[in-house]
Amino acid sequence: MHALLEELGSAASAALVKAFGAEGVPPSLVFEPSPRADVQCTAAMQLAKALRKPPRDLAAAILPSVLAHPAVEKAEMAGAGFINVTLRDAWIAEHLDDALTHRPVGAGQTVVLDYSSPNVAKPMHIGHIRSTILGEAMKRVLRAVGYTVVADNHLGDWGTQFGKLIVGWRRYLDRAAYERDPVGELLRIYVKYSEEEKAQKLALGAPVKEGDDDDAPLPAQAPALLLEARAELVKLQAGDPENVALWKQFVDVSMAEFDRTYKRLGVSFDEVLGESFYNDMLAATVDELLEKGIAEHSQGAVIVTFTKERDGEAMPPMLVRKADGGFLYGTSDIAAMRYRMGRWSPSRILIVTDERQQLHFRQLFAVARRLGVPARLEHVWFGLMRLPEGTFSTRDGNVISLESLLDEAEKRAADVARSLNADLAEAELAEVARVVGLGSVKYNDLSKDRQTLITFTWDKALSLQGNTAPYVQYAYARIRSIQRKVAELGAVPGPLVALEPTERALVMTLLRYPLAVEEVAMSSRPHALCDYLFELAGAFSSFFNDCPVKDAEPAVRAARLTLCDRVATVLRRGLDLLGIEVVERM
RNA sequence: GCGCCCGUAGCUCAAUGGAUAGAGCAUCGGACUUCGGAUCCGAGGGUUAGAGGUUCGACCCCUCUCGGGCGCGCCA
Repeated sequence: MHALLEELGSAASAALVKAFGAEGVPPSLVFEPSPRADVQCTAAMQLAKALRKPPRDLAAAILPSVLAHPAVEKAEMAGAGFINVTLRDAWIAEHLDDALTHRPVGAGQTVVLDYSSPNVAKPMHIGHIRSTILGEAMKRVLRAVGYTVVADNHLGDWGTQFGKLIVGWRRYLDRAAYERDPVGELLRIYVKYSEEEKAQKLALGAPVKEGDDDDAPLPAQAPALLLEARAELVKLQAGDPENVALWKQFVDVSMAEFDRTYKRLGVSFDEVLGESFYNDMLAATVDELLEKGIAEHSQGAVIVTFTKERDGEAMPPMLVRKADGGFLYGTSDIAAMRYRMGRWSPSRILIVTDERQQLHFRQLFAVARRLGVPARLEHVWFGLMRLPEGTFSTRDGNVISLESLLDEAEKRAADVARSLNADLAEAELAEVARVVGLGSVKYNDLSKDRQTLITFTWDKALSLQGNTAPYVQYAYARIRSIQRKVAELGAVPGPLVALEPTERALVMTLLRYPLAVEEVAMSSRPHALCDYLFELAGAFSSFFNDCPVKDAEPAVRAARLTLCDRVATVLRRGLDLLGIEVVERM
């Protein structure tokens, strides 16, 4: 399909050049699939002004070059200058396998993909799932189109929370609870610490603001607990053996739990380079920024300022070194960028985080431009997930754990599967529940534009009807069922023959698969692939309704078997790119 | 106060400069003595928050207003 679109585009361009001269004519005009026609071109209207010709005259000049293409059955002008192209059935049939081939648009290029990035000592909750699921889908899609992808889990394994955690550990630890559920106990002592600190603040008469802001400038009367936490943090940063050992333990038990979750989700990374990995590069990073005149001293700290003239937009300053000499996450992000450029020379760096960090990354990327970083830098941000009653707060403990979400999803999928298919044995039913439940949770996140703000409700997150993973998985299972039945008759796939309307529509939908994948790779919007797969599954369901396979005459049956095979392959591969599995029966 | 993002059918969402704004859910009505009904076909439902502007053409780009979310130097 790509090749055809390009051939039509350059032929059309040549025709315009021949008729009206080369001035203002791009080397290839855009042809694309359209609901109105197999392929449509709107270039005549776009070029009318530049060529100072009526758009319909341009379209008329283009038409013969389109008609001359052997794939084209019919091409006609419509409306203001649209060109609608109908393709020959024979061409469509011959190019069926194009649906299975991606253009290697990323070949020879590397992408660093930073996603998931949970914070150590906190369990993953449903707010973490989007970064993880989106990132994993992007990894798979980028690889499918030829990129070398470095999947990097930029773990939140450093920062002021460790001072608090160490204080909490010393004061509140329940050793037995820790043995049973290390991360759960770490969360408990962190919450406990926060409550105590808050109580002390109130006792001092200090205002207590909402949110994670208690590292703001110390009030004159700081809570004793906070002073203690800061002291522990300083010791940790100075390499105090005891605190370092504790910190390392926190990281290890957290990572063990993250790994269990990742395994369950089918997510994997090439690197786990947390913030702490960059610690010993921070001083040099700031020095370099100062030397190059990018950063400057201000009120004892080191900051980078941004102006509209130099950076394209005015932004608040970015702090890279505190007055006390400490560094911030922005510093380590700059260091991480330098490290990634040096180690992998990527052409793109994608960072998947929630929307709250937009300003931070615009600042970071502005710094990168001043440093001369040549890669395309993309903040792949997504809308915050929230509960109907408001945002999550780990500290307040009003979270729904990722594990409980997945458990509930499997349970609901099992209930449905049991009621609809009594033939499934317990073991197979459990597998169906796992695949369908997990798929529905992932698809729920992936199928919406990532910038959409999601208000979590169980029924929405775990819906099994409509535009959901099970709908697509069900289409796949039905094809497999047909294939099993027809195989018993000894029938084998054969060449496509005359196409019924729903068959033709199905093939045309199949041919768009590589375009959909490429779009996701370039725009970092996986929901486009969900939309495509939903459409393909729908096109198959219509075909299934209209066109019998098993009872068709042999040549037709063979052709339809081929169609079934290609649809099953695309559904399975497409879902796999989203990190979603299929089952043979459900 | 300044900035970013969002606002599309009753609800959840598509459409990222192309024609008459599309799906799912819900509602109503059909299909099939089922190659798997987790299906298919159809109907109703829209001033794309509002007002201006740019364009041959605007949900999409620009300006303003309203509403919601988020952020804004010593947390991450």
